[in-house]
Amino acid sequence: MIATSQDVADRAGVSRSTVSQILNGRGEHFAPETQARVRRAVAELGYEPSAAGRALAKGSSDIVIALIPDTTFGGNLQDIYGGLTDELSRRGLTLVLRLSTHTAASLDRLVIGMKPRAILSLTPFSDDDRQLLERRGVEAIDPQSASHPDVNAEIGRLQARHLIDRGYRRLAYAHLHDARSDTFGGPREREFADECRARGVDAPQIVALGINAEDAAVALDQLGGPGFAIGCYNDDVATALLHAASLRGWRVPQELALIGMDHTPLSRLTTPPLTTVEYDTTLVTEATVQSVLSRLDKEGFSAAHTEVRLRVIEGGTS
Amino acid sequence: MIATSQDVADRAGVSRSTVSQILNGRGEHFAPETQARVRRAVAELGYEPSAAGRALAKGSSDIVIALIPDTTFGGNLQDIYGGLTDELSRRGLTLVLRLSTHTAASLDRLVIGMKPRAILSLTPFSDDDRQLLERRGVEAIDPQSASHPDVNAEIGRLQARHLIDRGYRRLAYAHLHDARSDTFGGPREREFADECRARGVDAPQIVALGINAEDAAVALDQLGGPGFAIGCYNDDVATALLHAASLRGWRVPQELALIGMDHTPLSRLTTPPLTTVEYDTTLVTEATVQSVLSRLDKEGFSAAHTEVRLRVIEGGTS
DNA sequence: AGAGGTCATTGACGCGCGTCAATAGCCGCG
DNA sequence: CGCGGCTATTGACGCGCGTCAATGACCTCT
Repeated sequence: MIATSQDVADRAGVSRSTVSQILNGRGEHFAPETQARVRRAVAELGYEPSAAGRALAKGSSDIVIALIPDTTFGGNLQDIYGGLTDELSRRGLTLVLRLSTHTAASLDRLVIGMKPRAILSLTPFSDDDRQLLERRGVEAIDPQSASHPDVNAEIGRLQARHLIDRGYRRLAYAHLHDARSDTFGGPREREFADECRARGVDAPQIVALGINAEDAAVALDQLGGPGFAIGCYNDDVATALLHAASLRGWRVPQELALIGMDHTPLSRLTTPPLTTVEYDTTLVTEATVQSVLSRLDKEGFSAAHTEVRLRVIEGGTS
Repeated sequence: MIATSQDVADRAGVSRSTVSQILNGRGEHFAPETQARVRRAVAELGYEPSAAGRALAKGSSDIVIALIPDTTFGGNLQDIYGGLTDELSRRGLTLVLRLSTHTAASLDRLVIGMKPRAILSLTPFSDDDRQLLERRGVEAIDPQSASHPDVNAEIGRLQARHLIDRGYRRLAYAHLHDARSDTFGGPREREFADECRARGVDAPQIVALGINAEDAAVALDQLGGPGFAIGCYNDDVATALLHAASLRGWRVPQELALIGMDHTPLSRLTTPPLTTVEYDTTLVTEATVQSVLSRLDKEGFSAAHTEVRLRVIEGGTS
């Protein structure tokens, strides 16, 4: 019912070992005609090696696990992982997504069980996790260890730069209140603040809110009055603040400027549409693929240092 | 470095076979003290069986793959899969997410490679896929085969019922334009229309739009003028239509009524806030877990017929 | 005391595959 | 004719585990 390498061998009239070697790169030692016969048999039988068998023999599978943070997974993130799935599959790796479960124990179970080739996370691993993964012999790939620069840092920096260039001097940064969803808040805020410092602007005030009218109102209260320009964790945060400002009668952008992040479709439908930051997901995908491959193939991939291209989308909120 | 069942056996002073049986339910035949020794050794070594070995020996792994449709994956869907991950892991199954890749071939590769115990989809499998999966001996679980009723049918019905109860008589249904994202559009529209028929209301007009101002404007044009009540595929669609209506000066809900779906945080921040439909994701999770277990454990789980609870959230658009 | 019977435990096998060391065939050179 | 040196191919082993027939120990009943 389901073809094994033995079936392929029989059909091609060679030994199973021959099949295995030809399919695993050791093919150069074999007569061209033999290779052809084997490949033909593979095609005819629709043979696909069993991951279990491979994993057992090699000690690790061809599976790459991406840990999905508890952030809203949609839009851009989904595009990135979609691209990653395709690209890695083109290289014989199977990308699989796993919603992160917060407990180190279950991470351990997952890793031991599936023996993934690598484990991918968009947020830095804790020291515990990193240690755990190393002990299990799994490549742990996170933004810090990746060869490409951290996108999130760039985002915070760009938001601040834009606002300052526009002439705003009283800045603030707005996190998502729920720390689990504010996955990238740390680095973004840090670089946002750093850019302020570099440009001689007062350190930003920091607020945090959930995506609802009450939280947004409270956040505005904390600022103490109009006159701020706020870098927002994402477009949803910006939308909430925009809503609250509108209820309060603050004029946007004159009395409250906002810059979001993500360029979601809905960010075009607010009044006024949001000023926000867009990024090219294909580049992030590429960069991540590079990171993964360079860590797996010992031969040190060229790590083409793909740059992540960010772009400010001018809206009416800045 | 990484404990195997042999290590456990050595430490407990028994044979590997004993360990294997005790850990796999055949434990009743063993002396209580032996069981205790084995379990202690397992704990001390942090032993976790290798999925590869298991899969090889048993012919299928403990992995359940959920195919993620190309819809926006966030909010509710994410909650559902998060719950599913936890619940299944409690039952010894590892849920893993896979962005759907549209090509039957790659599905095949995935299935042959990982030998999943079951494969889960929120959208019905095509006949080809179903046939493929059956041939590979994988349980294919989709809404049609699930033991619980189809949520999407209920959603369409509820939207129509709400609008009709409110006195609206000229109804329309608004799909997402991109068929890939309009994953559940089919059943929802069907039941929406069916409810109209049952209530003696004219069949709804059908439109489709992307989440942007232009598409929404075109959709309004297609309706031919104000006076409609629209059941929307989701809150984003409703938001787009609300935006377009507002630009056009149509009064909501007097001249255009809307009911969305999902009860997203952003749906509370439109002006007026959307009337929408909320559902209890924990119930969906439960129902799905039941479906999965009843298909895997031959012993026909009681299939507790958990009902999916939907609730209309009154906003200002109906 | 021996036959029969339980209960606790083990040994051996195979799942599908990757990896060498080992073999067989061949040619050229001395 | 024999030997070394190729190249093409194969055999045997082990990865970690589940399964089941088989073993051994012990007890009861005749």
